[in-house]
Amino acid sequence: MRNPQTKERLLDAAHELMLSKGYAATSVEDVCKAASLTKGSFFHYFSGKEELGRQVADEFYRRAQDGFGPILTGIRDPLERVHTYLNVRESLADDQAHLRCMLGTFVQELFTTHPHLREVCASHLEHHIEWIARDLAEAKALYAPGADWDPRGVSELLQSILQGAMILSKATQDGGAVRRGVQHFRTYLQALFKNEGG
Amino acid sequence: MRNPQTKERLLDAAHELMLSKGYAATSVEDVCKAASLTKGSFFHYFSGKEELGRQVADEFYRRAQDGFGPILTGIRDPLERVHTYLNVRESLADDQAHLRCMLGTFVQELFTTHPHLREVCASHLEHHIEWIARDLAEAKALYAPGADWDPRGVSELLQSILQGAMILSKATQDGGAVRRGVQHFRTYLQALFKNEGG
DNA sequence: AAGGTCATACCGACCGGTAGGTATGTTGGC
DNA sequence: GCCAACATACCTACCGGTCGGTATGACCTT
Repeated sequence: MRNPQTKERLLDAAHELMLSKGYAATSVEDVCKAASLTKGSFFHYFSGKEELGRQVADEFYRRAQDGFGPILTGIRDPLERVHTYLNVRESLADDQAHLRCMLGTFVQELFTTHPHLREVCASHLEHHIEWIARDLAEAKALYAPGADWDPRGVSELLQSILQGAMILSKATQDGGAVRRGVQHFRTYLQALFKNEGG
Repeated sequence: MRNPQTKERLLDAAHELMLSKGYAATSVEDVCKAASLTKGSFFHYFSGKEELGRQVADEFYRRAQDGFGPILTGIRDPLERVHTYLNVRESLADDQAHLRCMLGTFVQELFTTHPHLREVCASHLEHHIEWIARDLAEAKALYAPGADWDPRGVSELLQSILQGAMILSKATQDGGAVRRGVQHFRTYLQALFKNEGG
């Protein structure tokens, strides 16, 4: 490769554009222009726009995991890991760019027209839910073994809240909904761990 | 008007198509074809695609209110109204068409590219949140006057859950997330009304 | 009541722009 | 000299929107 960063520049540009404008509204020429390249170069690295979308979704998920992973792995207590995750999500609510989820956006926009992309995003979302669910399961085994709630269901609820709150945040153009959503979830968690009955 | 239903046929077709495919992926020719009309006719009734989008959003909200309103107005107890709302949302989770919200979809897809549509949808969402918030406020005054939670915040949480769960439902192509989300919210509500401290 | 007039409802060909994608280079390193 | 890494020009399809036209019914006139 003459320039090993070329493809990454394209991916970066696409990542940013698609996160803010969505998939359909982002043209490959926009991407090329933002990366200071031309279409010839683009189609050298990507077979087409859909392929780009797939890699952008993958990249988004990779970055998310790379962002959260290191912060949480150092923490011994599973419940504290969950709360740290919540704190991070809450603090990220100040940043416009972090009020958007590529996976949710793609699913919303493309679940009918691009079934393959839907599947990719669904798989990443599921992985993320499972990931938090493991900590919740551990925490439950430790602190509320008798309770009758399902860790995976609670993790799913958290993602629902986050996804929905990001939509509301897009609508009102401030991150308040996300912060309040996280706060409510914290309260709910407290209740789940307080009384064994769930 | 020679045929008083012409415009409604266009609106109906657009409503259905945009709910399933989104705004960008729905062309006005698609709409015309679905309504068995031609573009000439379309542009006789609508100044353009964005205008159509606005009216579709309005229509969606109107239908939603027309759907929920009559069911709830007959109920005296405010907390029972909220629970009935939850029951309806839960039962609607079986129907594919009701697992989608035009407002959330539009906001997600168009908040950058079509600020005006974003504003319209944001306003409708806000109205809906306010609407449930009033019942929650009444219920709180009745059953948990000392609690320190904010009815509007709880109503917002509910919409976050619903919006987010609809995204997850689109991803997994079944309504389970919505049902489970509603169930969790019910449990949370119970906690909010049980102990005064919130 | 017959005939003329006019606005409204609707049609369908067409236009300009843009999108995704291709074909054909050109350049530079191993 | 060959192949990867880019650039340029172009093709085709489609999309939003326009425009000239037609048909139909209401209303007016005599």
